[in-house]
Amino acid sequence: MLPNPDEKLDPRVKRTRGLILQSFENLLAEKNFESISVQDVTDKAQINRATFYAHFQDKYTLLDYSINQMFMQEIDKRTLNICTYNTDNLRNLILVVCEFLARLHTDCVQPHNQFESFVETTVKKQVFDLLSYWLRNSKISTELPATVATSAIYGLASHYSHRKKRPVLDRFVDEALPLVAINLEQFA
Amino acid sequence: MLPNPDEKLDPRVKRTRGLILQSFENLLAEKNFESISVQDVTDKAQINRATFYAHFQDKYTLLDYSINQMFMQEIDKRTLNICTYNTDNLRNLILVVCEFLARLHTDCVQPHNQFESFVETTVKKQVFDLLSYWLRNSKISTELPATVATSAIYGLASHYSHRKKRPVLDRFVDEALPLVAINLEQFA
DNA sequence: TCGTATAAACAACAAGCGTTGCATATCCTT
DNA sequence: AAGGATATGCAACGCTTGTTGTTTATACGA
Repeated sequence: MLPNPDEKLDPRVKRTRGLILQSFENLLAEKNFESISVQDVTDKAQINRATFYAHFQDKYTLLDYSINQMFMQEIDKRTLNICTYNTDNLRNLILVVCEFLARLHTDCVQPHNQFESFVETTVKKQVFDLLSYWLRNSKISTELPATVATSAIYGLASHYSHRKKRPVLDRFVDEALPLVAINLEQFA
Repeated sequence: MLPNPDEKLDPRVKRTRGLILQSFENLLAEKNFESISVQDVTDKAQINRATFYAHFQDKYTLLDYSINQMFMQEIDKRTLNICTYNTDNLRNLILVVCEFLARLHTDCVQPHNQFESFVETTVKKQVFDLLSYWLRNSKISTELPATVATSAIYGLASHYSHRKKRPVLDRFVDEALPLVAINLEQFA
């Protein structure tokens, strides 16, 4: 829906979207997503409320966009988007998702129902696309294995990020990896 | 939060909640969850809007409660809640979740973002609790396997229910089962 | 540099939300 | 059957939402 932010865009648009994003992410550190109103966002961004609606359908679309951006950055940072399937890459992927969710839980105030649900949908979409890309040359169908692996990765990462006392991440991923990898070994 | 509806309750409460539930479920067959307002629900239920808020925090809480009720019924119907872990029961569980989501997609108009997210959270909670119950006597930790299995089951069922042309359910479950069972075999 | 296109600001709108205080109806207990 | 307790009806509140029409400011091509 929203194009790559680096594209050539009217500088006014770029500025406004930047302000909205920044304002929103700052607000997430202060209060529940549920209790953030569009008014809050536009106040802090110092733009008019009507202008917000010229860029995003509602605050859920904004959350979606924001999460997508943040998660994609993490994927890019580890160049996971330009490789193929092997156990090491899978391990790194699990690690990224765990770290990402853990950071959300640390940085954002009370990630509650709606917030978590939206994050889940968004992140799983990206993980699934990535896995499908990794397995793109397989002779056999990757649909179900990729589906299961995606769900498992997210489920494990979510579980990890909700722990009161989180174990060392590397240790946790060692435990988690085989549970995910077992259905993908045929593609290694 | 809300107690068992069969409990001894003030008949007025029972009646009101029944009317709300029924009105809501009828509305879901007519329009998007997103576009159903509390007003809509109370109009059709013929109760006052303020009364609604005496029973549910908001329409999301109502959805949550409704889904919980419906799904629990399916579980009860197949007496999956009074058994232990084996492959047959697991197969039935997968089947129930697939059927349940497929029915939601058939009966409800346009199950969109918010709706789906809420269903996911609610159903996964119940599946996880059920699996944990099945594995309750295990010597080793069931946390991660149950987490992975729960996610996998839901992911597969969601995948199934989104297919344009759904394959025969039994056939699909045959394909899906081993992907879930493999991490639970140690408990059989 | 001028003119047009387009974004942003502003103001107002109907609608929904969640809450309140109070009156009325229904309940349960004794 | 009478009492107090509690659920519901009703009306109004301040607030947020998403939208619209108009004006002002900024960008960009000719």
